[in-house]
Amino acid sequence: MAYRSTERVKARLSASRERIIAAALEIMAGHGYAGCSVAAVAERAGVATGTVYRHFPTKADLFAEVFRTASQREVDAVARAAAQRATAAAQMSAVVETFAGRALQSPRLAYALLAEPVDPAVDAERLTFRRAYADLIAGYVAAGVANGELPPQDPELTATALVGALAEAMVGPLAAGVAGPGTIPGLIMFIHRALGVSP
Amino acid sequence: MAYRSTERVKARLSASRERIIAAALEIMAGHGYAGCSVAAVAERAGVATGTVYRHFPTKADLFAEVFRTASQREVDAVARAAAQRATAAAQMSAVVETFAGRALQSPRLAYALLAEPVDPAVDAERLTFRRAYADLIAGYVAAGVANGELPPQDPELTATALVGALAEAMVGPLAAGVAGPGTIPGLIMFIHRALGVSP
DNA sequence: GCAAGGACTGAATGGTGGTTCACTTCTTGC
DNA sequence: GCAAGAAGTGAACCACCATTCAGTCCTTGC
Repeated sequence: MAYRSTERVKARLSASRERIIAAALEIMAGHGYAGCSVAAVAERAGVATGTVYRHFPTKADLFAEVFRTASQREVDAVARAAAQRATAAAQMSAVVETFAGRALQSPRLAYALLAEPVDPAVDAERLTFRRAYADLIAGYVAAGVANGELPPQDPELTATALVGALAEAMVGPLAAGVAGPGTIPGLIMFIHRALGVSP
Repeated sequence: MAYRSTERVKARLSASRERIIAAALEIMAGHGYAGCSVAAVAERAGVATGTVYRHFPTKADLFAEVFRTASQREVDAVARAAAQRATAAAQMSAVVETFAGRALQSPRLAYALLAEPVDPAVDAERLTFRRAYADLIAGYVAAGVANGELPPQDPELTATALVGALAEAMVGPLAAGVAGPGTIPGLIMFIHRALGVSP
C-alpha cells in the first residue's frame, strides 16, 4: 500500500481549486456568465475539463462558490469602508461610494453579480448576496434609529429598499454603458432623504 | 392564380397569434418562464410547434412580445390608478398600492416579469419595462418639484432608484410566497421620505 | 525501482429543447 | 371541381454543452 495523500498534494489540489475559481471569476468579469462554459474555465485555469469535476460536483456548484467568493469580497469592502464612519448618514455615504465606485470600476462583473441571467441554482446565491448588503445596512439604520439620528422606521424594509435602489441605479447605467460618475452624489442625497437624515 | 389572403384569413391568423401569446402568458403565470418550452406553448394554444414559427421567427421574439404585452398591461394599470390623484405624494401612493397589489395577486407572473432568469434577448425587454415605470414616476416627481411640493432633485435618478426599491421590496415576499400586509404602508412611508414629501 | 492508488486528461456521450421541412390540409378565384 | 398557393403539422434534426470514463501520468512508501 502506497500513496496516502500528503500535505504537498493537498496544497496543490487546493491551489488548483483556487485557480479554477479565479479563472471563472476572470471570465465572468470579461465576458459575463454567458461566456463561462466549463471548457472555457478549465482552459483558462490550465486544466482539463474533467479536472473541474474533481473539485466541484456540478457547474452550478462551482459558480455558487464563485458568486459567494466575489460577493463576500464586495460586501467586505463596503463594510470596511463604512466601519470608519461614526454616524448612520456617513456610514451610508461610505456604502454608496464604495459600492458604486467598485461597480463602475468593473462594470461587467457588477452586472454579472447583480443582474445577469444565470441558472436558478446560482441565482439563489445572488439572493444571499443582496441579503448580506441588506443586513449590513439594516444594522446602520437600526443604530441610527436607536440613537435618534434617524426617525422611526422598519430598518429591514428600509435596508431592502435601499439595496434595490442602489442596484437599480447602477445596473441601468451599466446596461446602457453610461457610467455617470455624477450619479454617486445624487444617490447619496437620495439615500439620505430616504433615511430621514435631517439636513 | 388563386388565393390572395383575404380578410377572414387575416383575422384567423391574428387570432392564432394572439392565442399563442396568451398561452405563453398563462404558462408563465403558472409555471414561470422555465416551464415555457415552445412545445408546451403550442400545445396550450392548440397548434403545432411548427405553427409558432409561422408567427415568430424565434422563441426569444415570441417572449419579447409576451413580456412587452404583459408589461404594458401592468404599467397601464399603475398609470391609470395614479392619474386619479392630484399630488405627487398621492400619485406615488397609488403607484405602490397598484404595483404591489397586482404583484401579490399573481406572484408567479410578477416574479417572471421582474426577476426570473430568462435569456438575454428577453431580458432586454425587461429593461424597457422598468424604464417605463421609471419614466412614469419621473413625470410625477418632476411635476412635484416644479410646483414646490417636493424639494429639488434629479427626477430621473429618483425614479430609477424608486423602481429598484419597489422591485426589491417585492421580490422577497414574492419568492417567499408570503405577502407581508404591513409591507405596503411601510413602503409608502419609505417612498414619501425618499421623495422629500413634507410630513 | 516498483507496485499501489490517486490525479489528470480530453474525446466521446447524452439530454435537452429550439428549429426545420417534407408533407398534408385548407382557402381562394375561376 | 380544380389548380395554385398559403397555412398547418409534428417527427426528425441538430447544436450546444454539461458530464463521464477508460486510459495515462504522478506521487508515495518501501
